[in-house]
Amino acid sequence: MAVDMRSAGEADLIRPVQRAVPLRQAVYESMVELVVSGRLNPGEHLVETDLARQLGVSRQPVREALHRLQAEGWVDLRPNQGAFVHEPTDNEVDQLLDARELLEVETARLAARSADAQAAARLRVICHEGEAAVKAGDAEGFITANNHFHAALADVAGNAVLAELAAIVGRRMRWYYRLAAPLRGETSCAEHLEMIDAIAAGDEKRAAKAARQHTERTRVAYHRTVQS
Amino acid sequence: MAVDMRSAGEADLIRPVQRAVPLRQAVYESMVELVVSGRLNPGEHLVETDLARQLGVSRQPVREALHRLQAEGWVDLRPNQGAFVHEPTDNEVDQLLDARELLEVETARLAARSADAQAAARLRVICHEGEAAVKAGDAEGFITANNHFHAALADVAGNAVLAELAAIVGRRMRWYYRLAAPLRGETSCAEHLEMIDAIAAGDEKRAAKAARQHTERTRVAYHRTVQS
DNA sequence: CTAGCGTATTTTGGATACAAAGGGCCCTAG
DNA sequence: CTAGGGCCCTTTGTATCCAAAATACGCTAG
Repeated sequence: MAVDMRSAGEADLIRPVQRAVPLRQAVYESMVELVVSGRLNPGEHLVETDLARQLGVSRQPVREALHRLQAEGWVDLRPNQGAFVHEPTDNEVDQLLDARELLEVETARLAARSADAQAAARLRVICHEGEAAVKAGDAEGFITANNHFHAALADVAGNAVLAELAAIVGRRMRWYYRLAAPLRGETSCAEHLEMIDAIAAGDEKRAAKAARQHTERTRVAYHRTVQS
Repeated sequence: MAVDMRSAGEADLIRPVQRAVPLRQAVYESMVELVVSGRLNPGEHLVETDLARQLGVSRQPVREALHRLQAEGWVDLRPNQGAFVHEPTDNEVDQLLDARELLEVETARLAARSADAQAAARLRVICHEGEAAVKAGDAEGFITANNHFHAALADVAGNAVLAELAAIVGRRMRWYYRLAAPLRGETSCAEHLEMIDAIAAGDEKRAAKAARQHTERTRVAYHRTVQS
């Protein structure tokens, strides 16, 4: 959370202090942070009034943020009962990974089809940002870069719908990423680079295979993590 | 739209007239209807105040409905400018069909894997409902049954994430369905039955092939429709 | 002592009121 | 006549307020 939004609108500089994002956006981000960081426990009942007071805003933006959070699977909204932090299950992460594999393999294939040196270069840059975050021990930064990479990949593939579906899955994965990802940041980046090489070469089969392997290894890493 | 929501809470029977759904749900459904039916034109600017007045509710439920509509791709929400009815493109329908094919084929495969006579029977019932709607010339009923079928299929497959992604794609497809679906209701049902048979037999390959064909024929039908 | 009902409190759902940002229009100056 | 600037109006974003629903607790009767 960190930011106290009450001060966001107050002028301490000459220029008219434009608050770039709407409040509900800030609230949304804060709440994702709260959930992902584990400060809100799964199953916990989120009371709008309390959240509003804690964040220093009215209930209105909180409500809108909660609706968005529901749409993205962070919370479950029960009519007349309010929001409950979503309780992730082992089953769910496997299903997410299945979906991710399906989307990712296809995306990689499409990306390879429209092979483009410039696009590959862009992907490499993002990939290296992830590596840098790993080296700096910045887990959150790595996850961000990771999502960036997958989004950029979808962009290269040129299918906005696939990109969006991948983004939905990706957002939900964040929850689990926090468990497994930090452990394999470096290998993950290496796998991304292999995908990029295949795509740059326009080799659909190799790209698909690399994507499949990448997802599969993520799955293995996750299961190893939760076991221990 | 048809329903005037103001009267929804009034008692005309002895039992306490429970309004089953929240207002925002009703507003959401009305607005989907308005968009799909073409009474709201693509690109049109939706003013919250006007919608609220026309539907006989306050701005609050309208706002929440608009947010949900955005999440589902019906409208585009520009900050500080409000909602605009999404403008569909030919490209987009192809991307949707690509995504649908990907999801549907995998779903059919999974469903076949967990073959189950009871599940197949359930699917057949839904399928026949669709046929009945076609025979009655009820286009909207067919589309509903159609979505029902795909949802049930995803349910049989046992992957809730895939089911949800398929539902997202399905909702967006509704827009285009209205153009193409009525023309091929009967053949569509026949294709569904072929999928069901394959699934009941536990034949993954045949189920996948049937799903692929089904999507492909939908695509052809759509393109034929928009050309003319 | 237990089960069932009724009430009271809590919390959400919806409405209204207010502030701020954006866009369009008119007016003026070059 | 055209380009630039400023004002006004429209529309969204946020806050507060009221009503309705759900749950939890306590009381009473069997």
